[in-house]
Formats: sequence, structure tokens, C-alpha cells
Amino acid sequence: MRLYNTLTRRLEELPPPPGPIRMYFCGPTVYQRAHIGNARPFVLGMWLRAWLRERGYEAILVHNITDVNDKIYEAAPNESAALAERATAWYVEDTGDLGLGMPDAMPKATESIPSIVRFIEDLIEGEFAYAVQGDVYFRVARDPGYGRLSGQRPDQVEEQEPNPLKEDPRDFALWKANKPGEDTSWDAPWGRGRPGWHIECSAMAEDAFGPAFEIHGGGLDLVFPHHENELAQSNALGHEFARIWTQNGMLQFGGEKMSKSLGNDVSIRNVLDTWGREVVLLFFMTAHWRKPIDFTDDTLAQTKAQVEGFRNVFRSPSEPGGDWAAFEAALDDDFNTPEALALLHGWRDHELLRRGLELFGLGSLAEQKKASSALYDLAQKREDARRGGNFAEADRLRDEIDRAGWVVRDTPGGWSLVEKP
RNA sequence: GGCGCCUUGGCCGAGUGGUUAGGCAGCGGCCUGCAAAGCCGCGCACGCCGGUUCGACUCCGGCAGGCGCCUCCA
Repeated sequence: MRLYNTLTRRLEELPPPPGPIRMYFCGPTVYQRAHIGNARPFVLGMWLRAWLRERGYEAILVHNITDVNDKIYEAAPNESAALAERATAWYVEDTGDLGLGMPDAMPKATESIPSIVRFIEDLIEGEFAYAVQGDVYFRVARDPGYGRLSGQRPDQVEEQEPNPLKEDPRDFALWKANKPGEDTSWDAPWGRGRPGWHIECSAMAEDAFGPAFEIHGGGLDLVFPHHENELAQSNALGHEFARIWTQNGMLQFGGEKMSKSLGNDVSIRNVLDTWGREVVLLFFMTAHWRKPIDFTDDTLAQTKAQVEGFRNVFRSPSEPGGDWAAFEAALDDDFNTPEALALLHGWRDHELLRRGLELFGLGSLAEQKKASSALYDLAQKREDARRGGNFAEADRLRDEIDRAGWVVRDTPGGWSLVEKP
């Protein structure tokens, strides 16, 4: 199996099974209901884990929660902890409802403070970081390779609002001194405060996996500065950190990236309620994970039609045939789900198709709901009316069944009832 | 100013130096009392301009348009 590695800008072969393949994916900052764009790395991580296991790997997925952060303080001054806790529960609930299972661990920043503090201490000791007035900053000038992940040239990075505490405008915060309105803080050798954004991931990933692991994931918008800084911090301590960096493309909405900051976000909850989990999952399958994907009603409607198409395969007799090897090859080649999906569309073999769909959490498409006996009676009455030539009555009964959410289908072998799409 | 990515038929979306992607929608037909589902047939696409080549959608260069990032973002 091979995957595109942002760090080397090429496709790279994974070590042969059984691995292990340890994966760390960046999760959301929790201060409101997560949007559907946030679901993309979650879904990708769960699918990759499932696929790697299918291929005989020991695969482990750790997906973190950022539960201390400026955004949370802004959203709930003096009550950020309560908000973060609530929003974490939402996230777990919403991603759980995708029906893909859950990551092997979901560490929270606030529960990883000792590791974070130790990490910063080591960086200071090595003079890769410095404390000033309760803040601690990473000394970017100490890292000659800074920018190797994102391709940024440190001398060209746009200057931010000047921060007189920094030795160099490119330096980034590892620890921020406690400020008014910030209700969460921890003691540290440099004073009471809380971790900066990037250090938590270095600490949590290494807590889970040690100084080196196979795959790091997250959104493409995290490449710089977040992932760049994670790499810099860990490399500064001589740790290899992640070998393969996978960043998923952004979910677009109305021609822009969907994001909480832009206010154009649609929650996972909302999409789940409107379209159902199968449509959401199939929607993500239609685009390659590295490419942007447009969230539009038209696209979702097309996806829904595909969902029905798969259901109908299972409502028809199974026919042997289907190239599993080609399916494997597509997924082994940079996890090309659109190509794998195209193959699935050609399969009529129930067992094989179900096996393929199950890998993506879509095994439910193979399951049929049974109509109530009352509906069966109506359908039989309609059949009787039809046979008697009373088509007006037959159509009336069909409408009644339709209103109950079911569709009557006449086949050569007799009528059947299927759930209305 | 810097870094990176993208541009395929009505829509979504793979892929390849010369050979059918696939799906959705649409049109025609079969089937049906009418439908639904299914089946059969139909589109000959690769942003623009150059170059390399016997031949480019595929390689190279330029241009145009779009997207992401530059220390809050999945």
C-alpha cells in the first residue's frame, strides 16, 4: 500500500504487514457543534484504519481533541471548560453516528498537561525555546530545516502583528500566560498558564506512540503552521515524529472553504439529519481524499441516488462476478476511493458487494427493512384491485402506501414493498 | 510578497503518450393497466496559447481562472 507524503511530495510505500501502522489525526477545537468539513479527517482516519486491518496490518488510530484554545475562551469567557466539555460530547456523538466506530484513543489537551510541560522543559533545556513573562516561545532560528513540510521559506513568512516578547516574529507560542477571562490554567515552571496550540499534538502523539510513528493526518489547512511546528518541536528533541504526512483536501461550500470562522459551516448533525449517514459516507467516497470536495445540494442528491442504487442491487438476485483484486489495487494506490466506488457500482454479487461496502461503514445498504403487516395487507388489497381491473382503487391504495413511506413494486414474481428513498 | 494545490462531457469524478473509466441527470426502447425497479441503446470530454513527438487530454513552457496556507481554522 502506498500513500502520498506531504513531507517528501511523493507516493510512499508503507512497510509490509503486519505493521504496526500508528496514525495520529488532528481533531477539532471544541467550542460548537462540529461542521461536516471536520468530519472528513475523522472519516478518512476510520476508513484507513479499517482498510489497513483488512490488508493484515495492525493499525491504531489516535484522534485528538483540542479542548483549550483562544477560540474556546472567546466563545465562553470564564466558562470555557464547561463549553469544551459539552462540545466534546457533541463531537463524540456526531462522529459516532456516522457508524464507523471510534478511534482507538481520543486524547484531550487538558488531560495531557504534564506531558506538554515536560516537552516544553526539554525544549528550553536544549535552548530550542525560551520563557518570557510567563509565555514560552519556540526559537524557529534554531531549526535550519524549518519549512520543510509546508515548503515555506522562513524569511518569506508574512509578519504578524508584532509581539515584543518574541525574539523573532516567526517564533510561536508553546505556552501562554494566564489572562483575565481564561478559566483554565495550570502551573508550570514559567508560571501559570496553558499550552499553545501546536505543542499539544507533539506531546499527545508521542504519549501514544513514542518518538516516531507512521502516519500523521489532518486537514490541509493545518500544514502551516500547525504541522510544520509539530515537526519542528519534535525534531528539535531528536525525535523523528511522523514519517508520512497526509493532509486531506478542504470541504468547499459556496466556492470557499467551509469553516467556523467564515460562518459558512453546516454541522455534521444537520447533514446527518437531512441526508442520513449513508449519503454522507458515500459523498466522501466520491472524491479522492487529497482533493477539495464541494458540498452542494445537487451533489448530495446525486449521492443519495447512488445510495438507492446500491440498495436496489440487494433487492435483486445476487449475480456472481466482481474483481476484488482491482478494488484492493485502487485502495492500495493512495487510497483511491472514487475508483474503488466505480468498481463497486459494477458488482451484483451480494456477498462481495457487502464486503466492499462494509469497509466504508455502508454494510447497512445490504439490509432491508420489513414493512408492517398492515402495509402488506394494503399491498395485497391493491393487488386484488389490480387483478379485478379496478385501477383507480389500486392507485389509491398505492398512494396510501406511499404516504406511509413505502413503495410498491410490481415484478414478474409478484409485488414487493420497499422503503421509500 | 512567499509557499502549495487545482482546471476532464449537463453535474460529480477516475485515468492514460496512440486503446470503453464509473456514477448521477437526460433522451430513445423493452417491461408495466399506469408507475417504480431492472435491462438495452445514445454523449466520443479533457481551461487557453505555444513547444517536444510520427502522435498529447497525458510531457515541457507561458497565460488565464479557481482554491488553500503565511502562527485562530479539519
